[in-house]
Amino acid sequence: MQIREQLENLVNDALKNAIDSGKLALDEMPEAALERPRDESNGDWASTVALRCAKQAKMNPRQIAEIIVGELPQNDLVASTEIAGPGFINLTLSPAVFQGVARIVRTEKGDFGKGEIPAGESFVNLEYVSANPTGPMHVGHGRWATLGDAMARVMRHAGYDVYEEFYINDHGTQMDIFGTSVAVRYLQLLGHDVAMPENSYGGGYVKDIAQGIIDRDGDKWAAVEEAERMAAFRELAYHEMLQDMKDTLAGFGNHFECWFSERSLYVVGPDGTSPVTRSLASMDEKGYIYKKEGAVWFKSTAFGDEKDRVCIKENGEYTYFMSDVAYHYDKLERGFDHLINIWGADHHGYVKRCEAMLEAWGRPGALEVVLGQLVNLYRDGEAVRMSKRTGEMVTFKELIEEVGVDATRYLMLSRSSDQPIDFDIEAAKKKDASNPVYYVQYAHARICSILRRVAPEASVEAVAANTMTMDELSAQLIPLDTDLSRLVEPSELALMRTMSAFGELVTQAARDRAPFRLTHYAQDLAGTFHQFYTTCHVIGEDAELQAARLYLLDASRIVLAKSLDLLGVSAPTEM
RNA sequence: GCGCCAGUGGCUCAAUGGAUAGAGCAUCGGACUUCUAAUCCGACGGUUGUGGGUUCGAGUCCCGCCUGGCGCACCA
Repeated sequence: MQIREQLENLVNDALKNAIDSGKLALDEMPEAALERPRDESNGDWASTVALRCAKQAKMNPRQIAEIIVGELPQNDLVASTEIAGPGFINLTLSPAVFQGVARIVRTEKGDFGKGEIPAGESFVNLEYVSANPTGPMHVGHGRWATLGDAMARVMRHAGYDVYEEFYINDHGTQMDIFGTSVAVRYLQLLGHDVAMPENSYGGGYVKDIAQGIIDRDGDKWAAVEEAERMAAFRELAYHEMLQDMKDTLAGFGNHFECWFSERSLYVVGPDGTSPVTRSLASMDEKGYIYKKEGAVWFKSTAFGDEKDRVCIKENGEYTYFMSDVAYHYDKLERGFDHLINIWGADHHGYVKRCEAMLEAWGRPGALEVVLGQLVNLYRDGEAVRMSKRTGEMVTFKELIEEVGVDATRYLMLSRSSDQPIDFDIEAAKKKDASNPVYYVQYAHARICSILRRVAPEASVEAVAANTMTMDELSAQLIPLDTDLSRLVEPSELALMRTMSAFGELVTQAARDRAPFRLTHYAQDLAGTFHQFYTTCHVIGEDAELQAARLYLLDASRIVLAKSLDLLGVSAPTEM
């Protein structure tokens, strides 16, 4: 049982005793109202129950607190209690409780802090990045790549079954424009006098693709019909861009269960239907589809949208929105309980109509859109323009190459997604105290360094050669049943106290879709460790103390590594 | 005009409605013959944009205003 639950039971028992004995006049049992005080001097846990029920009981909250404390049953959790401020009940736990946490960490290892999600909420489709395959990923996409990946990791640890998906917009006019752009560049490179059309893609990569075609095929495409050339180049360029994105994302550590093609929504199956026709028919059945001015409309205003939306244009073409209708319908058909989309804040105007379609199908709330604010790129304080036209933009791939995966991820995750990020390339490259990712990684490396000191040489070499993991090394060095009763120093207790908060933090970060909280936690834990490191020596202490501290070190290592892992950041064993 | 997001020390950010609003950077002052100084300790720094409201209690919730970002297509 979690510490919180055990404490809740204690407080509840005390309340019950107080009410039964008539010392407290309350109509109903209040909540135990436990929380972790921000300030350590206010104990390990605190209850605000006395403050909350003062009015109903018509008593001074401090008096109520005294009654509750007096009724607390005997237990071996709480070492001392204190009534503070207006009526807080502060509980300080016994060192044994925290020593127990360290023991759990080393027993559960990477599973420490795992949560369980109630059935029916568990199967989640998480769609993110979904960059158009008409150009390389830019830095903004990188934020979604980082956020989505971390969210998936955190949610999985919290007990969700997360299915990561990338939606490929490979259908529609943008693809044709892309094909045309490549075709024009191709002809220009061959010396033809053709101008780029108005809305074309002018980035340098388009020319690179065209040059690639020349290198392979020479001028053979100059002779074929324009439409055929466009179509051929479109497919070629599309696959090149898609592959580029797949490579970039794989190199960044992302993994998608599914790369979903928009085109597949239009493929008619043996039963004569497609996701497009099925989704439209399903809305029609419910009466939310109508015709007006030659177009087919979805009555999204029925669900609070500001205007109805066109599904099929007057000219018979499907809108992009229609694809999304079909896409979300398809997700439901695939059996997901819950759909999460990560979008840039510039798409927020699109949210309502998508929520509306889910409501039309009788699944209100099934779609959750996480809107993230955008990334502003700087170099030494100077804004870096990101324009596809001028070709001046920094692609995400270039950013990773210059800054590195770990620093990029950490910085992208270091603030709430509804906060814009000013990403300074030069600042991100700094390998000093101003870059928190190294602070955390350094704590991990320091621990590993101590463990190596007490390990047999053969094992140290095996770890260096990657034939042995740190977990295996520590299992060899530190017995699970080590006596931990010597761990009572403030910095030792602080370390274990911080570890004890991990599970709840993961649950909350998952619930709030806020993996950035893990960066704060990791920094907090690393800081607590660095403090311990300067206060407490490990090697050379008497045998029992050294053994207990090695145990504590290893538990810290495990939780640090897990925190970094949930962020997708590596935990180096030396730096 | 309407809508969404934000506004917290010089800078970057925290704070399930809880206590004296916390960290880091920067600045200044200390700590390496001892397990990695990419570290630690200390000092300086605040009317949480603004005016009301809700309550035992507001940075947090509600309303107005100010400032900034983004969006308001039969584009994708």
